Amino acid sequence: MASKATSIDIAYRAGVSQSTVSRALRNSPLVNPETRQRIQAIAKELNYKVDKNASNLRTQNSHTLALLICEDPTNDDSLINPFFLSMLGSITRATAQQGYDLLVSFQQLSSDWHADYEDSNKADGIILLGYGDYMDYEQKLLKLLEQDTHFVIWGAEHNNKSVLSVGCDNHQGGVSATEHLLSLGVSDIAFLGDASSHSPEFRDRYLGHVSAMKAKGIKADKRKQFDAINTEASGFDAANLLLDKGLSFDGIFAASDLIAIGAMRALHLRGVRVPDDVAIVGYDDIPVASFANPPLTTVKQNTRLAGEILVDSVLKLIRGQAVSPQLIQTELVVRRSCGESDPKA
Amino acid sequence: MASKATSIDIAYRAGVSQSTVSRALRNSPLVNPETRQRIQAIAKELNYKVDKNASNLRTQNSHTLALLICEDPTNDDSLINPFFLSMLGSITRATAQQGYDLLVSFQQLSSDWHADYEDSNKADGIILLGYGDYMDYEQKLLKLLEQDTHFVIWGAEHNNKSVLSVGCDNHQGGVSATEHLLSLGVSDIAFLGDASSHSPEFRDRYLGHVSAMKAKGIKADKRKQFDAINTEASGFDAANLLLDKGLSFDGIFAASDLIAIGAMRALHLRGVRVPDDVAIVGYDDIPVASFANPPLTTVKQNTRLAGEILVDSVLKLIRGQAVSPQLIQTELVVRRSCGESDPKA
DNA sequence: CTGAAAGCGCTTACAG
DNA sequence: CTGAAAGCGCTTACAG
Repeated sequence: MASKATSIDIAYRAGVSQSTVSRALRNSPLVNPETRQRIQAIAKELNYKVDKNASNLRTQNSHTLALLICEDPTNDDSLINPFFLSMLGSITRATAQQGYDLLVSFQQLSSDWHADYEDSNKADGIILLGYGDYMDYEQKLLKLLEQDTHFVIWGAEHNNKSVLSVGCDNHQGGVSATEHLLSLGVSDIAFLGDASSHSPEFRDRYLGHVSAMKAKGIKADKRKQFDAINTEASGFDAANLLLDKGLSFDGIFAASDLIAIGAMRALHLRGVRVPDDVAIVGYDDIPVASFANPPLTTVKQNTRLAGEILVDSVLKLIRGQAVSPQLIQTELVVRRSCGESDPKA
Repeated sequence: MASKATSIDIAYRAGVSQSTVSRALRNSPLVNPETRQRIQAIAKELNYKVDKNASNLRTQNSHTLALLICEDPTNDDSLINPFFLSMLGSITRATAQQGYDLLVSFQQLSSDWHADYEDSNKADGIILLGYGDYMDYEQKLLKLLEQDTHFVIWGAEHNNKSVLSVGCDNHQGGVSATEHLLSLGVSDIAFLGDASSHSPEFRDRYLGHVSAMKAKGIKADKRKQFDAINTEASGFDAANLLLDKGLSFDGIFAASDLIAIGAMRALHLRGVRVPDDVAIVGYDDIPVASFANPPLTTVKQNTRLAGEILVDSVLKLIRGQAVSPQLIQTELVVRRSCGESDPKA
């Protein structure tokens, strides 16, 4: 293969110095317009592209962001959390819009921490997805902080104020899900999802649920909270456990859509009808939610906006601009899993 | 922030030359084991990471692959083809396993062709997903070929033998879907999906369908093929069109799961029961398929294997090893959308 | 407006 | 086994 053209080749053909070629190609005002045009024409003809390794080495930045997604190790390998997938899409788009490239990496909790992208100058900053569990990641985050790495983390606000987070308002989301159920006369509500500090996002949703109940003078029954991680299988198991306990309930608030869908499968198998016998609300509004049977009412996280804010935040960090944690509002998407609702309610 | 440590800093502390540091860090046998250990200890202490821009510039390769996903422009922005998402996951994994990084980019058909990753030395090779429509992409592919870019394309085998493709055997998939329906006594089958040369993958599935019918002495009825692109909405529309025509049918072979799910929604709304009145088979086995109601029988594309082969193929191309187009076998996943099947059938 | 020159941080032949 | 030196292909002060 013909070896790639360099700026020197172009300089030779254009009869100018290599410095001038570099300037012309970067649209420097320091170069004669005619010369610039001639150089750019030659560059195009030779299909010349600036060598990123060389220019990045010289300028000491990469115009590249890295996205690290931590997979829940209990997930089937082929089944990545659909919510993350949707985030990935929006982050990719937002990154491209800003003229940056995106390096993507899936990590297992157990595996080596690959976050040396920035140390090795392959990326100017990092976005972390799925690193919500402080207990497990605290150490790694502190290390990043220590190294002055530019990073943003998706999720709840971090105890350590130096960690920049962007996330949806999980408490508010929990409130609106529960208020919706309550408005339909459903008040004996089970919560499916881990409510411990290991899952700060789920926990905040639970807390929102509890406070919405409290606002109506109802005390949430702790026995009706069942741990579940973000998988269909886990939701299936949790619902079965709930059923086995023989506790009464006329509504379920699932901490995620996947949990809700698993729960609906369990209910269906046990002859419990949704929404006739039990109303159910999910969380995330993943694409599957609208295809569920019945279509799932859920708390939507605006992934498009989230991606934009995440990218915008790292970029600000990189440029040394002021940044603060962002909380994105959620939106209730009403479908049929809670029965016919009065639109005026 | 303390500026990053370089190999010179390490050399200084270790009392050796920078060349020796470089050798030690790359585990060159040319370096005294004790010296190596000392150097590596210092590197670790300083949290030193080799500057990729510098080493890539020097070695002229990036140890990075680029993945270009072409989105169907008709799709909702937030709703990326779930099959591609699943591929993305497996490609990411396979890439990491080979010690490469992955640059991901979503492109619109209309947008500028960003494929200069390799030209700019940001990537050593490119994987193309969603560039199946020859009519639209032919020119771009030829350009890549002309520039000696290392790339693999997902999909049907290309007319141009120089284009390396990896794909599932769509014809065989079509055959097995139809054979399954036939084995259940369903033989009046409608096909939902574009069967033109614009969708070579769908077309091959259709051709497989036709030949399976023919093998049983049945001529596929052309009037019962309805165009649809790979979206739920398009499947919904196609099924309605089919219903409107008033043609008889007791089975549907949908060219994708999304189409099948849209079709099932249309059938449900019109009071047609699945599988009682109509049996339906989809294609892809996307995660949603098992959550559909009823769970969808479908032709599974092995995305994990596909990702591995795709990555393996570009890597071979990069290394100058022999490569040839690969065809991956599909697998029928029987669920309930075709009714109870006799496992011995 | 242009050119000569330094230097980004590595890797690797070359000489010892 | 080790060091001095060249060079990967750029960008950008510096001098004109």
